[in-house]
Amino acid sequence: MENITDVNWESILQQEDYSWGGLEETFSGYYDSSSPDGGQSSSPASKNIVSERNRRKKLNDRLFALRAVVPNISKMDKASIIKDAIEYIQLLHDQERTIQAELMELESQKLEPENFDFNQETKSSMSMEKSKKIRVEQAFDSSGSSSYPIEVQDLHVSYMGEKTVLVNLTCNKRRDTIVKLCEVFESLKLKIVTANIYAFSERLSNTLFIQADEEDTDVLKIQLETAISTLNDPHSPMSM
Amino acid sequence: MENITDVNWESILQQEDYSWGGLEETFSGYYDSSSPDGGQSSSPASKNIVSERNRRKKLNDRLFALRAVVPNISKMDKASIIKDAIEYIQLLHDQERTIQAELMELESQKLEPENFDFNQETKSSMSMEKSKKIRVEQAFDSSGSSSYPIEVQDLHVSYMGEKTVLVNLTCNKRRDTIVKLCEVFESLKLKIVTANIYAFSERLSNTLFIQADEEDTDVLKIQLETAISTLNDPHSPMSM
DNA sequence: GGGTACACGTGAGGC
DNA sequence: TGCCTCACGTGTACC
Repeated sequence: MENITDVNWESILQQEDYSWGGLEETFSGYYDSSSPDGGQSSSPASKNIVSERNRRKKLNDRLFALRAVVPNISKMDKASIIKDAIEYIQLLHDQERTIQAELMELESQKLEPENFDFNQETKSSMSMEKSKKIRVEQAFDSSGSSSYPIEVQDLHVSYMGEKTVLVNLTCNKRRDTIVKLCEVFESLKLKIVTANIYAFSERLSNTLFIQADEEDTDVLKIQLETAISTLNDPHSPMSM
Repeated sequence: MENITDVNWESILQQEDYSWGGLEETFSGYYDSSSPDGGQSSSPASKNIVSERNRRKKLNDRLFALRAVVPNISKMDKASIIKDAIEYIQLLHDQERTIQAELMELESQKLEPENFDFNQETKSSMSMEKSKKIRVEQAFDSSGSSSYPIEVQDLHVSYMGEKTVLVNLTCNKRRDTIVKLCEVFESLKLKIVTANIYAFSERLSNTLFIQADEEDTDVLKIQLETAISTLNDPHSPMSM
Protein backbone atom coordinates (compact mmCIF):
# COMPACT_ATOMS: atom_id res chain seq x y z
CA MET A 1 0.00 0.00 0.00
CA GLU A 2 2.49 2.61 1.18
CA ASN A 3 0.06 5.45 1.48
CA ILE A 4 0.67 8.76 3.14
CA THR A 5 0.28 7.48 6.65
CA ASP A 6 2.92 4.84 6.34
CA VAL A 7 5.48 6.59 8.44
CA ASN A 8 8.39 4.73 9.85
CA TRP A 9 8.35 4.47 13.62
CA GLU A 10 12.06 4.75 14.05
CA SER A 11 12.28 7.73 11.76
CA ILE A 12 9.74 9.56 13.84
CA LEU A 13 11.37 8.68 17.08
CA GLN A 14 14.79 9.68 15.98
CA GLN A 15 13.93 13.12 14.79
CA GLU A 16 14.11 15.50 17.72
CA ASP A 17 11.76 18.25 16.66
CA TYR A 18 8.74 16.03 16.44
CA SER A 19 5.86 18.33 17.20
CA TRP A 20 4.62 16.76 20.34
CA GLY A 21 2.04 19.12 21.74
CA GLY A 22 1.75 18.00 25.32
CA LEU A 23 1.03 14.79 27.02
CA GLU A 24 -2.66 15.04 27.48
CA GLU A 25 -5.22 14.45 24.78
CA THR A 26 -3.90 16.71 22.12
CA PHE A 27 -5.11 15.63 18.79
CA SER A 28 -2.54 17.16 16.58
CA GLY A 29 -2.92 15.26 13.37
CA TYR A 30 -5.67 12.78 13.71
CA TYR A 31 -7.34 11.57 10.63
CA ASP A 32 -10.60 12.92 9.45
CA SER A 33 -13.36 10.42 8.94
CA SER A 34 -14.68 12.24 5.89
CA SER A 35 -13.29 11.83 2.42
CA PRO A 36 -10.13 9.80 2.81
CA ASP A 37 -9.55 9.97 -0.89
CA GLY A 38 -11.72 11.05 -3.74
CA GLY A 39 -15.21 11.97 -2.73
CA GLN A 40 -16.16 8.56 -1.39
CA SER A 41 -17.46 9.70 1.97
CA SER A 42 -18.77 7.47 4.77
CA SER A 43 -17.94 4.20 3.14
CA PRO A 44 -18.89 1.27 5.42
CA ALA A 45 -15.41 -0.21 5.45
CA SER A 46 -13.48 3.02 5.18
CA LYS A 47 -14.99 4.27 8.42
CA ASN A 48 -13.48 1.39 10.26
CA ILE A 49 -10.13 1.90 8.64
CA VAL A 50 -9.98 5.48 9.77
CA SER A 51 -11.00 4.54 13.27
CA GLU A 52 -8.35 1.91 13.45
CA ARG A 53 -5.79 4.34 12.17
CA ASN A 54 -6.74 6.82 14.86
CA ARG A 55 -6.59 4.15 17.50
CA ARG A 56 -3.12 3.14 16.43
CA LYS A 57 -2.00 6.73 16.35
CA LYS A 58 -3.35 7.35 19.82
CA LEU A 59 -1.54 4.34 21.14
CA ASN A 60 1.70 5.43 19.55
CA ASP A 61 1.26 8.93 20.87
CA ARG A 62 0.76 7.60 24.34
CA LEU A 63 3.79 5.41 24.00
CA PHE A 64 5.77 8.39 22.86
CA ALA A 65 4.51 10.38 25.81
CA LEU A 66 5.55 7.59 28.10
CA ARG A 67 8.97 7.72 26.58
CA ALA A 68 9.06 11.45 27.27
CA VAL A 69 8.55 11.12 31.00
CA VAL A 70 11.05 8.31 31.40
CA PRO A 71 14.69 9.33 31.40
CA ASN A 72 17.54 7.35 29.87
CA ILE A 73 15.68 5.15 27.46
CA SER A 74 18.01 2.57 26.12
CA LYS A 75 16.36 1.80 22.82
CA MET A 76 13.58 3.36 20.84
CA ASP A 77 11.91 0.03 20.62
CA LYS A 78 8.25 -0.13 21.55
CA ALA A 79 8.84 -3.03 23.90
CA SER A 80 11.96 -1.41 25.28
CA ILE A 81 10.12 1.79 26.05
CA ILE A 82 7.62 -0.09 28.16
CA LYS A 83 10.36 -2.11 29.76
CA ASP A 84 12.34 0.98 30.68
CA ALA A 85 9.21 2.59 32.03
CA ILE A 86 8.61 -0.40 34.27
CA GLU A 87 12.14 -0.34 35.57
CA TYR A 88 11.95 3.38 36.11
CA ILE A 89 8.77 3.09 38.12
CA GLN A 90 10.35 0.43 40.26
CA LEU A 91 13.35 2.65 40.73
CA LEU A 92 11.11 5.50 41.82
CA HIS A 93 9.40 3.18 44.25
CA ASP A 94 12.68 2.26 45.83
CA GLN A 95 13.76 5.86 45.95
CA GLU A 96 10.55 6.91 47.56
CA ARG A 97 10.83 4.20 50.14
CA THR A 98 14.38 5.18 50.96
CA ILE A 99 13.69 8.86 51.15
CA GLN A 100 10.59 8.36 53.23
CA ALA A 101 12.52 6.29 55.68
CA GLU A 102 15.05 9.04 55.94
CA LEU A 103 12.37 11.63 56.45
CA MET A 104 10.73 9.59 59.10
CA GLU A 105 13.95 9.14 60.94
CA LEU A 106 14.67 12.83 60.75
CA GLU A 107 11.25 13.72 61.99
CA SER A 108 11.28 11.26 64.80
CA GLN A 109 14.56 12.73 65.86
CA LYS A 110 13.02 16.14 65.89
CA LEU A 111 9.80 15.17 67.59
CA GLU A 112 11.50 13.18 70.28
CA PRO A 113 14.07 15.24 72.11
CA GLU A 114 14.56 12.11 74.22
CA ASN A 115 15.06 14.05 77.39
CA PHE A 116 11.80 15.51 78.38
CA ASP A 117 8.36 15.85 76.94
CA PHE A 118 6.08 18.36 78.46
CA ASN A 119 2.45 17.38 77.98
CA GLN A 120 2.41 13.73 77.16
CA GLU A 121 -1.34 13.74 77.35
CA THR A 122 -1.96 16.14 74.52
CA LYS A 123 -1.44 13.45 71.99
CA SER A 124 -3.16 10.66 73.76
CA SER A 125 -6.19 12.71 74.64
CA MET A 126 -6.99 13.21 71.01
CA SER A 127 -6.51 9.66 69.93
CA MET A 128 -9.43 7.38 69.44
CA GLU A 129 -7.77 4.34 70.88
CA LYS A 130 -10.16 4.14 73.78
CA SER A 131 -13.32 4.25 71.77
CA LYS A 132 -12.02 1.44 69.63
CA LYS A 133 -11.67 -0.73 72.70
CA ILE A 134 -15.24 -0.01 73.54
CA ARG A 135 -16.25 -1.13 70.14
CA VAL A 136 -14.81 -4.58 70.63
CA GLU A 137 -17.48 -5.48 73.12
CA GLN A 138 -20.35 -4.90 70.76
CA ALA A 139 -18.45 -6.21 67.83
CA PHE A 140 -20.56 -8.00 65.30
CA ASP A 141 -24.14 -7.37 65.97
CA SER A 142 -25.31 -7.58 62.42
CA SER A 143 -28.90 -8.13 63.36
CA GLY A 144 -29.63 -4.65 64.63
CA SER A 145 -26.68 -2.71 63.29
CA SER A 146 -28.47 -1.64 60.18
CA SER A 147 -31.32 0.04 61.95
CA TYR A 148 -29.60 3.38 61.66
CA PRO A 149 -27.68 3.46 58.43
CA ILE A 150 -24.92 5.97 57.95
CA GLU A 151 -25.94 8.48 55.35
CA VAL A 152 -22.81 10.04 53.96
CA GLN A 153 -23.42 13.61 52.95
CA ASP A 154 -19.84 14.41 52.17
CA LEU A 155 -16.67 12.41 51.92
CA HIS A 156 -13.32 13.85 51.08
CA VAL A 157 -9.98 12.10 51.25
CA SER A 158 -6.58 13.66 50.72
CA TYR A 159 -3.10 12.36 51.18
CA MET A 160 -0.96 14.38 53.55
CA GLY A 161 2.30 12.50 53.24
CA GLU A 162 4.06 9.90 55.33
CA LYS A 163 1.27 7.41 54.99
CA THR A 164 -1.09 9.82 56.66
CA VAL A 165 -4.43 10.58 55.11
CA LEU A 166 -6.88 13.31 55.98
CA VAL A 167 -10.50 12.27 55.87
CA ASN A 168 -13.29 14.83 55.97
CA LEU A 169 -16.62 13.15 56.36
CA THR A 170 -20.01 14.66 56.97
CA CYS A 171 -22.89 12.34 57.71
CA ASN A 172 -26.14 12.14 59.57
CA LYS A 173 -26.21 12.13 63.35
CA ARG A 174 -27.68 8.95 64.76
CA ARG A 175 -27.20 6.96 67.89
CA ASP A 176 -24.34 4.69 66.84
CA THR A 177 -22.90 6.62 63.96
CA ILE A 178 -19.55 7.28 65.56
CA VAL A 179 -19.16 3.73 66.72
CA LYS A 180 -19.98 2.47 63.28
CA LEU A 181 -17.49 4.79 61.72
CA CYS A 182 -14.83 3.41 64.00
CA GLU A 183 -15.82 -0.06 62.88
CA VAL A 184 -15.46 0.98 59.28
CA PHE A 185 -11.99 2.32 59.78
CA GLU A 186 -10.96 -0.68 61.78
CA SER A 187 -12.27 -3.07 59.17
CA LEU A 188 -10.13 -1.33 56.59
CA LYS A 189 -7.06 -1.60 58.82
CA LEU A 190 -6.86 2.16 59.01
CA LYS A 191 -5.44 3.50 62.22
CA ILE A 192 -7.02 6.68 63.43
CA VAL A 193 -4.26 9.02 64.53
CA THR A 194 -6.51 11.82 65.62
CA ALA A 195 -10.12 12.72 65.12
CA ASN A 196 -12.27 15.77 65.58
CA ILE A 197 -16.00 15.59 65.53
CA TYR A 198 -18.51 18.40 65.38
CA ALA A 199 -22.18 17.79 65.98
CA PHE A 200 -24.33 20.33 64.28
CA SER A 201 -28.12 20.11 64.21
CA GLU A 202 -28.72 16.86 62.38
CA ARG A 203 -25.26 16.44 60.94
CA LEU A 204 -21.91 15.19 62.06
CA SER A 205 -18.67 16.62 60.77
CA ASN A 206 -15.69 14.28 61.16
CA THR A 207 -12.14 15.36 60.54
CA LEU A 208 -9.78 12.44 60.92
CA PHE A 209 -6.11 11.77 60.37
CA ILE A 210 -5.60 8.12 59.62
CA GLN A 211 -2.55 6.01 59.02
CA ALA A 212 -2.84 4.02 55.82
CA ASP A 213 -0.61 2.02 53.55
CA GLU A 214 -2.70 2.89 50.58
CA GLU A 215 -1.64 6.24 49.23
CA ASP A 216 -4.22 6.44 46.52
CA THR A 217 -6.94 8.66 47.87
CA ASP A 218 -9.41 7.62 45.23
CA VAL A 219 -9.02 3.99 46.17
CA LEU A 220 -9.32 4.88 49.83
CA LYS A 221 -12.45 6.87 49.21
CA ILE A 222 -14.07 4.03 47.32
CA GLN A 223 -13.03 1.60 50.03
CA LEU A 224 -14.60 3.82 52.66
CA GLU A 225 -17.81 4.22 50.69
CA THR A 226 -17.98 0.50 50.10
CA ALA A 227 -17.31 -0.34 53.71
CA ILE A 228 -19.96 2.06 54.92
CA SER A 229 -22.53 0.82 52.49
CA THR A 230 -21.81 -2.81 53.31
CA LEU A 231 -22.04 -1.95 56.97
CA ASN A 232 -25.42 -0.43 56.35
CA ASP A 233 -26.62 -3.50 54.51
CA PRO A 234 -24.58 -6.61 55.35
CA HIS A 235 -26.55 -8.75 52.94
CA SER A 236 -25.55 -6.91 49.82
CA PRO A 237 -22.02 -7.76 48.70
CA MET A 238 -21.39 -4.30 47.40
CA SER A 239 -23.50 -1.24 46.93
CA MET A 240 -21.34 0.81 44.66
CA MET B 1 -8.61 -17.42 10.75
CA GLU B 2 -9.53 -17.82 14.40
CA ASN B 3 -6.76 -20.18 15.29
CA ILE B 4 -5.69 -21.20 18.77
CA THR B 5 -3.78 -18.06 19.48
CA ASP B 6 -6.74 -15.80 18.97
CA VAL B 7 -7.18 -14.96 22.58
CA ASN B 8 -9.19 -12.00 23.65
CA TRP B 9 -7.19 -9.29 25.34
CA GLU B 10 -9.88 -8.36 27.79
CA SER B 11 -10.56 -11.94 28.68
CA ILE B 12 -6.93 -12.43 29.55
CA LEU B 13 -6.79 -9.31 31.62
CA GLN B 14 -9.94 -10.05 33.49
CA GLN B 15 -9.12 -13.53 34.56
CA GLU B 16 -7.21 -13.43 37.80
CA ASP B 17 -5.12 -16.54 37.58
CA TYR B 18 -3.36 -15.49 34.43
CA SER B 19 0.01 -17.11 34.68
CA TRP B 20 2.17 -14.09 34.68
CA GLY B 21 5.57 -15.39 35.58
CA GLY B 22 7.38 -12.29 36.77
CA LEU B 23 8.22 -9.02 35.20
CA GLU B 24 11.56 -9.72 33.68
CA GLU B 25 12.14 -11.61 30.48
CA THR B 26 10.18 -14.71 31.22
CA PHE B 27 9.06 -16.41 28.11
CA SER B 28 6.31 -18.55 29.40
CA GLY B 29 4.36 -19.52 26.38
CA TYR B 30 6.11 -18.24 23.35
CA TYR B 31 5.49 -19.90 20.10
CA ASP B 32 7.76 -22.42 18.58
CA SER B 33 9.02 -21.68 15.12
CA SER B 34 8.74 -25.28 14.02
CA SER B 35 5.57 -26.88 12.75
CA PRO B 36 2.79 -24.48 13.54
CA ASP B 37 0.24 -26.74 11.97
CA GLY B 38 0.47 -29.91 9.92
CA GLY B 39 3.95 -30.97 8.98
CA GLN B 40 4.76 -27.89 6.96
CA SER B 41 7.99 -26.93 8.67
CA SER B 42 9.98 -23.79 7.95
CA SER B 43 7.61 -22.36 5.43
CA PRO B 44 8.89 -19.06 4.07
CA ALA B 45 5.87 -17.08 5.15
CA SER B 46 5.07 -19.03 8.29
CA LYS B 47 8.36 -18.06 9.82
CA ASN B 48 7.43 -14.43 9.69
CA ILE B 49 4.04 -15.14 11.14
CA VAL B 50 5.52 -16.79 14.16
CA SER B 51 7.97 -13.99 14.67
CA GLU B 52 5.22 -11.45 14.50
CA ARG B 53 3.18 -13.43 16.95
CA ASN B 54 6.07 -13.52 19.37
CA ARG B 55 6.65 -9.82 19.01
CA ARG B 56 3.03 -9.07 19.72
CA LYS B 57 3.01 -11.33 22.71
CA LYS B 58 6.12 -9.74 24.11
CA LEU B 59 4.61 -6.32 23.74
CA ASN B 60 1.44 -7.37 25.46
CA ASP B 61 3.39 -8.99 28.25
CA ARG B 62 5.33 -5.83 28.79
CA LEU B 63 2.17 -3.83 28.80
CA PHE B 64 0.72 -6.16 31.37
CA ALA B 65 3.81 -5.82 33.48
CA LEU B 66 3.54 -2.08 33.26
CA ARG B 67 0.00 -2.35 34.47
CA ALA B 68 1.21 -4.42 37.40
CA VAL B 69 3.56 -1.77 38.74
CA VAL B 70 1.10 1.08 38.37
CA PRO B 71 -1.60 1.39 40.99
CA ASN B 72 -5.09 2.67 40.40
CA ILE B 73 -5.50 1.69 36.81
CA SER B 74 -8.77 3.11 35.66
CA LYS B 75 -9.39 0.93 32.66
CA MET B 76 -7.86 -2.17 31.19
CA ASP B 77 -7.45 -0.41 27.93
CA LYS B 78 -4.07 -0.54 26.27
CA ALA B 79 -4.02 3.19 25.78
CA SER B 80 -5.36 3.78 29.26
CA ILE B 81 -2.66 1.64 30.79
CA ILE B 82 0.00 3.75 29.19
CA LYS B 83 -1.84 6.92 30.08
CA ASP B 84 -2.16 5.91 33.71
CA ALA B 85 1.48 4.97 33.78
CA ILE B 86 2.42 8.40 32.49
CA GLU B 87 0.29 10.14 35.06
CA TYR B 88 1.66 7.92 37.77
CA ILE B 89 5.22 8.73 36.85
CA GLN B 90 4.41 12.40 36.92
CA LEU B 91 2.77 11.94 40.28
CA LEU B 92 5.86 10.21 41.56
CA HIS B 93 7.92 13.08 40.26
CA ASP B 94 5.80 15.56 42.15
CA GLN B 95 5.90 13.44 45.24
CA GLU B 96 9.63 13.20 45.07
CA ARG B 97 9.88 16.94 44.74
CA THR B 98 7.56 17.51 47.68
CA ILE B 99 9.23 14.98 49.86
CA GLN B 100 12.65 16.31 49.08
CA ALA B 101 11.47 19.77 50.01
CA GLU B 102 10.23 18.34 53.27
CA LEU B 103 13.52 16.70 53.89
CA MET B 104 15.28 19.90 53.06
CA GLU B 105 13.27 21.91 55.52
CA LEU B 106 13.65 19.33 58.22
CA GLU B 107 17.36 19.32 57.78
CA SER B 108 17.53 23.09 57.78
CA GLN B 109 15.41 23.18 60.88
CA LYS B 110 17.75 20.82 62.53
CA LEU B 111 20.74 22.85 61.50
CA GLU B 112 19.12 26.10 62.57
CA PRO B 113 17.82 25.71 66.11
CA GLU B 114 15.54 28.68 66.50
CA ASN B 115 15.20 28.77 70.23
CA PHE B 116 17.14 26.04 71.85
CA ASP B 117 18.39 22.64 71.07
CA PHE B 118 20.47 20.39 73.18
CA ASN B 119 22.32 18.47 70.58
CA GLN B 120 22.84 20.44 67.44
CA GLU B 121 25.10 17.95 65.83
CA THR B 122 22.87 14.97 66.39
CA LYS B 123 23.33 13.15 63.16
CA SER B 124 23.82 15.36 60.19
CA SER B 125 25.21 12.51 58.16
CA MET B 126 22.06 11.27 56.57
CA SER B 127 23.80 10.64 53.28
CA MET B 128 21.74 13.22 51.49
CA GLU B 129 22.74 16.30 49.58
CA LYS B 130 24.50 19.31 51.02
CA SER B 131 23.59 21.74 48.30
CA LYS B 132 20.04 21.74 49.51
CA LYS B 133 20.87 24.17 52.28
CA ILE B 134 21.76 26.78 49.75
CA ARG B 135 18.34 26.65 48.25
CA VAL B 136 16.78 26.98 51.65
CA GLU B 137 18.61 30.18 52.35
CA GLN B 138 17.48 31.88 49.21
CA ALA B 139 13.94 30.79 49.80
CA PHE B 140 13.57 33.06 52.78
CA ASP B 141 13.29 36.24 50.83
CA SER B 142 10.11 37.84 52.07
CA SER B 143 10.00 40.92 49.92
CA GLY B 144 6.40 41.66 50.72
CA SER B 145 3.15 40.26 51.93
CA SER B 146 2.55 38.14 48.85
CA SER B 147 5.87 36.33 48.88
CA TYR B 148 4.20 33.25 50.30
CA PRO B 149 1.13 32.56 48.26
CA ILE B 150 -1.51 30.27 49.62
CA GLU B 151 -1.49 27.08 47.60
CA VAL B 152 -4.85 25.44 48.03
CA GLN B 153 -4.50 21.70 47.88
CA ASP B 154 -8.07 20.98 48.80
CA LEU B 155 -11.18 23.03 49.29
CA HIS B 156 -14.52 21.65 50.26
CA VAL B 157 -17.62 23.58 51.24
CA SER B 158 -20.86 22.14 52.54
CA TYR B 159 -23.92 23.72 53.99
CA MET B 160 -24.85 22.51 57.43
CA GLY B 161 -28.07 24.40 58.00
CA GLU B 162 -29.02 27.58 59.87
CA LYS B 163 -26.76 29.76 57.79
CA THR B 164 -23.77 27.76 58.92
CA VAL B 165 -21.27 26.43 56.42
CA LEU B 166 -18.53 23.90 56.94
CA VAL B 167 -15.30 24.64 55.13
CA ASN B 168 -12.57 22.04 54.81
CA LEU B 169 -9.44 23.54 53.40
CA THR B 170 -6.01 22.03 53.01
CA CYS B 171 -3.19 24.27 51.93
CA ASN B 172 0.52 24.73 52.27
CA LYS B 173 2.07 25.72 55.56
CA ARG B 174 3.88 29.00 55.38
CA ARG B 175 4.54 31.81 57.74
CA ASP B 176 1.45 33.94 57.26
CA THR B 177 -0.95 31.43 55.87
CA ILE B 178 -3.37 31.51 58.75
CA VAL B 179 -3.40 35.27 58.92
CA LYS B 180 -4.06 35.46 55.24
CA LEU B 181 -6.88 32.98 55.49
CA CYS B 182 -8.49 35.12 58.17
CA GLU B 183 -8.17 38.08 55.84
CA VAL B 184 -9.87 36.12 53.12
CA PHE B 185 -12.82 35.21 55.27
CA GLU B 186 -13.08 38.73 56.57
CA SER B 187 -13.05 40.19 53.10
CA LEU B 188 -15.95 37.95 52.19
CA LYS B 189 -17.89 39.03 55.27
CA LEU B 190 -17.83 35.46 56.55
CA LYS B 191 -17.84 35.15 60.30
CA ILE B 192 -15.75 32.31 61.64
CA VAL B 193 -17.74 30.51 64.32
CA THR B 194 -15.10 27.97 65.17
CA ALA B 195 -11.95 26.75 63.52
CA ASN B 196 -9.68 23.79 63.92
CA ILE B 197 -6.26 23.71 62.37
CA TYR B 198 -3.90 20.80 62.02
CA ALA B 199 -0.34 21.33 60.96
CA PHE B 200 1.10 18.29 59.29
CA SER B 201 4.54 18.28 57.72
CA GLU B 202 4.19 20.78 54.94
CA ARG B 203 0.44 21.05 54.95
CA LEU B 204 -2.23 22.78 56.90
CA SER B 205 -5.65 21.27 57.39
CA ASN B 206 -8.32 23.81 58.28
CA THR B 207 -11.79 22.85 59.41
CA LEU B 208 -13.94 25.89 59.87
CA PHE B 209 -17.56 26.62 60.65
CA ILE B 210 -18.52 29.96 59.24
CA GLN B 211 -21.66 32.00 59.34
CA ALA B 212 -22.78 33.02 55.89
CA ASP B 213 -25.86 34.44 54.26
CA GLU B 214 -25.06 32.67 51.05
CA GLU B 215 -26.43 29.17 51.11
CA ASP B 216 -25.07 28.08 47.77
CA THR B 217 -21.90 26.18 48.56
CA ASP B 218 -20.66 26.28 44.99
CA VAL B 219 -20.83 30.05 44.95
CA LEU B 220 -19.07 30.19 48.29
CA LYS B 221 -16.34 27.88 47.05
CA ILE B 222 -15.74 30.00 43.99
CA GLN B 223 -15.72 33.14 46.10
CA LEU B 224 -13.15 31.62 48.40
CA GLU B 225 -10.96 30.47 45.53
CA THR B 226 -11.17 33.87 43.90
CA ALA B 227 -10.41 35.70 47.11
CA ILE B 228 -7.40 33.53 47.80
CA SER B 229 -6.02 33.88 44.30
CA THR B 230 -6.51 37.62 44.27
CA LEU B 231 -4.82 37.79 47.63
CA ASN B 232 -1.90 35.88 46.22
CA ASP B 233 -1.58 38.20 43.25
CA PRO B 234 -3.33 41.55 43.76
CA HIS B 235 -2.52 42.69 40.24
CA SER B 236 -4.40 39.98 38.44
CA PRO B 237 -8.18 40.31 38.55
CA MET B 238 -8.63 36.60 38.76
CA SER B 239 -6.30 33.66 38.67
CA MET B 240 -8.58 30.74 38.28
C1' DG C 1 19.29 -12.18 2.87
C1' DG C 2 17.75 -13.64 7.31
C1' DG C 3 16.24 -10.93 11.23
C1' DT C 4 13.82 -7.26 13.24
C1' DA C 5 10.34 -3.66 13.88
C1' DC C 6 6.76 -1.43 12.23
C1' DA C 7 2.00 0.13 9.97
C1' DC C 8 -1.60 -1.47 7.65
C1' DG C 9 -6.34 -3.45 6.65
C1' DT C 10 -9.55 -6.85 8.24
C1' DG C 11 -12.68 -9.76 10.91
C1' DA C 12 -14.20 -10.95 15.48
C1' DG C 13 -16.24 -9.89 19.72
C1' DG C 14 -17.89 -6.93 23.54
C1' DC C 15 -20.81 -3.28 25.26
C1' DT D 1 -27.65 -1.08 16.16
C1' DG D 2 -22.86 1.28 15.91
C1' DC D 3 -18.61 2.04 18.15
C1' DC D 4 -14.54 0.48 20.24
C1' DT D 5 -10.72 -2.66 21.16
C1' DC D 6 -8.17 -6.27 19.91
C1' DA D 7 -5.33 -10.11 17.39
C1' DC D 8 -4.14 -11.51 13.19
C1' DG D 9 -1.50 -12.06 8.72
C1' DT D 10 0.86 -9.35 5.40
C1' DG D 11 3.95 -6.08 3.05
C1' DT D 12 7.71 -3.11 3.68
C1' DA D 13 11.89 -0.72 5.23
C1' DC D 14 16.18 -0.98 7.70
C1' DC D 15 20.41 -3.38 9.30
